[in-house]
This record gives sequence, C-alpha cells and structure tokens, in this order.
Amino acid sequence: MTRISMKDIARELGVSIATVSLVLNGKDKDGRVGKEMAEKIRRKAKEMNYEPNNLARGLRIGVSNTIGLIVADISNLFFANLAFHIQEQAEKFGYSVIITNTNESNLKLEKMITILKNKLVDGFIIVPTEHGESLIQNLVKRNMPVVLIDRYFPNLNVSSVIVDNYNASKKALRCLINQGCRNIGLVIYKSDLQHMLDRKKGYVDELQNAGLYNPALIKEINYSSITDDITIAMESLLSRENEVDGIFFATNTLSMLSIKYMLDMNIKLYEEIKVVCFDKSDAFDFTSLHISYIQQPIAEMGTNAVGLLVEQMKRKSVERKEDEIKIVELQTFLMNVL
Amino acid sequence: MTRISMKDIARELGVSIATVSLVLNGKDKDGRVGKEMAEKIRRKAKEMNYEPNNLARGLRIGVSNTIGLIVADISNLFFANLAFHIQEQAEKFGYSVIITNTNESNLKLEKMITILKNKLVDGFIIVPTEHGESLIQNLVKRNMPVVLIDRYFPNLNVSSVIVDNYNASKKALRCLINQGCRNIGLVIYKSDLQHMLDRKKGYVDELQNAGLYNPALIKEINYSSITDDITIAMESLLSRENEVDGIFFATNTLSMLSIKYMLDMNIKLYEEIKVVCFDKSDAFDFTSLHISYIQQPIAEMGTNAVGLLVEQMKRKSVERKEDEIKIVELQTFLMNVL
DNA sequence: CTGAAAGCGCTTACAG
DNA sequence: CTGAAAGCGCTTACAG
Repeated sequence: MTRISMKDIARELGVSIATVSLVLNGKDKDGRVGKEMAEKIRRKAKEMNYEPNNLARGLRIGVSNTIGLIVADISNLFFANLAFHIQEQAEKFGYSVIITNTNESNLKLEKMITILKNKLVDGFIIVPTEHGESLIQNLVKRNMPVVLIDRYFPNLNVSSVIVDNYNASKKALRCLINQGCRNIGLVIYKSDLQHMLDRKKGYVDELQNAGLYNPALIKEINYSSITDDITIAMESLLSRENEVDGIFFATNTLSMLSIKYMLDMNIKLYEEIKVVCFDKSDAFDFTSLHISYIQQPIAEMGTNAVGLLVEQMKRKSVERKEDEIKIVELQTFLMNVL
Repeated sequence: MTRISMKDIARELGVSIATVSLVLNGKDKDGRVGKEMAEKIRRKAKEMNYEPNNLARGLRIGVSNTIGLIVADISNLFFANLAFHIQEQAEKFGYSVIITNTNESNLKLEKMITILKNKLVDGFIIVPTEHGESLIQNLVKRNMPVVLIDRYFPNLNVSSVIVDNYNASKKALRCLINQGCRNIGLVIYKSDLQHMLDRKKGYVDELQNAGLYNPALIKEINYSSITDDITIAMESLLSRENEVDGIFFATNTLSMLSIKYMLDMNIKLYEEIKVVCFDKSDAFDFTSLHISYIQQPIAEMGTNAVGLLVEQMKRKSVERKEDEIKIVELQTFLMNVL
C-alpha cells in the first residue's frame, strides 16, 4: 500500500495541489477557496484516507513539532515520571517528544544531541550529565531552544527548572535534629553537578548551625562503583564508634541500596537510626519502615520545562532577540511518615 | 545561525551537490569519486560543521530510521525498563526511538499511532490497550512493520514478544501450595487482554489440580477504580471466614497497593499470609518483607522486539511478501526470597 | 477564488 | 571520475 499524497487528491479532483494544501491546512476561510470546493476536497481527503507527511511539511517550513528529551536514566522512576509529565504537557501544545537516554555518560549525551538535531527537533529538554557544560553551551550558541531540568550549570545562560536543593537538605536535616539525632551521616554522589553541591551544602550548613557538624560522616559515592562504595560507606557509618543515629540520603538510588544494606544488617530503622531520603520510592508506602522523604514536584517541573521551551521556540520563529533566560526554582516537600 | 547544507559545501568547493552527497554517504569508494576530491570534501564538511538533515534524507529515500514505541504507562517501572532496553538495542541498529504513552486509553493509542505515522516512523513496537485490536489490524493492513510486546491478540497476525504467562502463574501457585497454603486468593485486573486471561487460567488450573480451587477467592479489579476496588477485594480476602493464607498478585501495581493495605492492617506477610507478585519492585529488596515474585526477562523482551521489527523493516524494503509472523514467548523466573 | 512555480535538503539514475 | 536534473511531499508568495 502506498501513501496518499496531496497530489493524488488534486489529480482525482482536477484541482491544483496548492488548493488542496490550503484547504487541508484550514486556510480556506478568509475567502481564499470556494466553499463547495473546500468541502469537496475535505470529503475526498477523508475518503482516500489521506494523512499528511510531516517530514515533508517539516522540511518545507523548517519546523518538526518535536521536542527532544534527554534524560540521565529512563529506568529511574524519577526520570520516568518526569518524562511522563513532560510528554503530557508537550502534547497539549501539539508537540511530540522523543525520549532518549544518556546513562550519565557525557559521550552519549553528545551522540544523542547530534542524532536529535539531525532529526530537526525544534528544541531540547535535557537532564545534563557531569561535565556536559560545553555541549549545552554549543546548543545555545547555535540558537537552539534548550531547557535544562533537574540539574543546571550556574555559569551557563540557559533556562532551567530545578528544585531548591539547598533548602530541601536543610529541611531534611532539621527534621532529623528535631527528632533527637546528634550524629547524622550523609550519603551522596561524588559529583561536581550543582544540585549535588547544593544538597551537600544544605547538610553542612544546617549541621553547623546546630553545632553538630562532623565531616567524617559525609560519604561520597562514585556512580561507577556504586555497590562497593555503598557497602564501604555504610560499614563506616554503622560502626560503633561513630554513634550515627540519623542518615540523609541525597538520591533515590542511594537510598534504596543503603536501606537494603541496613535491613540486611538487621538495623531497625527509626528506633536505631532515623533516615530521610531524597525522592519517594514505592517501598515507602510500606509504612512499617518509618522512612521520611523529600518529595519533588515532578509534574510541576515537567510543566514548567515545557512552558519555558515553548516560549523559546515561539520567540525564535518571531525572530525576537531578547534573551530571556529563566531559572525556575521549585520548592520540595518533606513527607514525614511518622 | 543557519544550518550548513550540502549545497553550501558544493558552492564553496566548486563541485556538484551530487558529488558531495556521494562522499558524505561513504559511496566514494568503488572509484566513484577521486581520492583527493573526497578528502577535500570531507575536510570542508568538518570545517564548516556540516550536519545532515535527516528530514530531507527521509523524505527522499522514504525511511526515517526511527521506531515508534507506544507503551501503556511510562511511569510504571516495568515499562520504563522495557523502554530503556528497547532503546539501547534499537540504537545498535541505527534507529532512534520515539516513546509515547497511552495511559491504557484506546483513544490515545489511536492518536499516538496517527501522530507517529505522520512523522514517518519506519515501524512500531506497541504495548496494546484493551480493545485496541482493530487499530493494530489497520496498521498491519497498511503494511506497517509492527511488533506487539507484553500483550498480544491471539487472533491477530502480528509478531509479538510475550512471556509465558500461563506457566508463570502456575509456578507462582505451586510455590504457595508447596509452602502449605490451602486458601489462595488472586488479585487481577478485570480485562479481556490475553495476558491477563492466561495469568488467570494458570491460577485456576493449578488450584484445580490440587483440589484447592475456590472461585470466591478471585478478585477482579477495574483499572479505573483501582484504589476502591482493591480495598474491597482485600477486605474480603482478609475476612476471617475465608481463611486465606496465600495471595497471588497478577501485576506490579496491584501488588504494591494490596501489600500496602495489608501492612496498614498489620498483617504479617509470610507468617500469616504468603504472597507472590508479578514483577519485582525495589521494595522487595527489603528482605524482611518475605515477598516472592515472578521476574520477567525485560532486557530479552526488548532485544527480541527490536530484532523482530528490524527484520520486518528490512523485508519490506526488499519487497518480499512472505508474512513471517513470529510469536516469541519467553520464560519467567520465580524469585523466592525465602 | 484558483493555479503555476519555486524551493526546503537530499539521493539517485543517467550522461558523459 | 564528475555533473545536470528529476523528484520525495509539502507550503507559499505571486499572478491572474
């Protein structure tokens, strides 16, 4: 079966392709095309099962109505949810979304950007990787609409949607302190990404305020050797001399692996050690575990990112030049299951 | 900044666009283009930062190197993982993947198919919705390469990748019976989709073999009123007169909600009621919960789906007509945490 | 109110 | 070994 094109409809009806195009794009009002003609064309199009070829349309008008979404790991529930909401929102504006994955690899980020650019996406929403700054920079230089999400580069002039990571950490720590914890550990990725630095700083500041800061209780995990590093970190935190009575986990993956370790060691959460995690896991619904967590407004993050991007894409086509960079910083919620 | 095209390179070098195209597509070997010329073109292309326009290429050769993946719910970890593996595998064959979501809605499935077709994806991998049979049928009629995954329609002539749901259920039930359960409940979606019917049949058959079948212990949940229905179902299963000592949950979402309910009710898993779930959740790593589960070979499912699809897409371009429909049925694993 | 024509960026026979 | 030309399906001034 071969696809029906405008040409086929035009031939069938003995009219020009131009007329068909006008009608099928709804530009027949304003008296551009006769009423009966328009009706005839529409009927024929439906009858022949016409479907527009968006590739051709895109080539001609230089727009694909597609957004490229690049996340760090689609199999992480946080990003999966983010993707979900971004897609829902994009659809409302008539955009489809191509989702791709970097697995936290800078190389892959570069590759994904190239692939997507060559498919002519109209803009990008990106969860950038560590050291991915220059790749983003390039995109911006070339006037590509871009919005960063979840993570951002403070030195880069790029619209971004993030949460207030610093205060999220502070909230988490205050919660632990209020519950009587005095020796509170931190499990976090070793990373230069700003959102990690912010989470760390929130931890440090809040503990220093309380006169409880002890740098030995900060455990930095390498993403590439995560299992081993967590074992080492937890062994240290759980050793008797540290007297740790609370731990803050800076990401959901770190939480899950560490809590599993603790349960395997028969540690009683809450009674022996209180914990706060970044992000929710399904597991926390099992209330018997007494796990508090920082909840990010995922839907809002997605909506905002799409909003900012759509704005940029419009602006570009109207050729305005004011570079309105916006950093949207959303607040998190401390969900206390106790 | 305006994109560099082949024309720009050709003009700059005083050669024809055709020559540039040949070189940049690696067709300059076989003595089609002079060695120095080819080198010059390649150097210039790099220097000018040329990047191919795949829209134009796709329009010309009728191929987009893009696969449309339609899942039922990207925020469900099972589908997120599936998407991840499909993408990894597709990339190996040079395809990018557009992921979209139906939210189990038939209407949305139709919309997504239309959108993707108009973007000229070369083929589809689809997790179909209930009653979505005719939509898939249409795609096949139009000679579109399609592979169904996770779910399939027995009456439809479409390649599909599924797991052996019937035997998965049987395994789960045997496990519960062997552990001494005598009154075993089933929590499953009310659905005509074959994979659900298979899971149900496995449950029924295995219990009948053991002389333990009791239809009153089957609870069918409506996707649209899931929370309420689960509450009602669990209340009934946990009521004293039923003496339920084991439950099989037919999907991951049903598992999570039901187990949460049980924990809220202070039911001791394993000691009071033993459970087996379909699919793993992060939560099960918390071994203290004693939850067994059926593990699906997600990566293998993804790999197989891409393989079947690529085969179809190739076949189509060579215009062969043997309709080689393949149903790949993979085996699951019963993961017993005890 | 409708049509002829150019062109988006590319590929592919066909000539030479 | 290289170029001129047609055409993929569409949109958009421009004529009339």
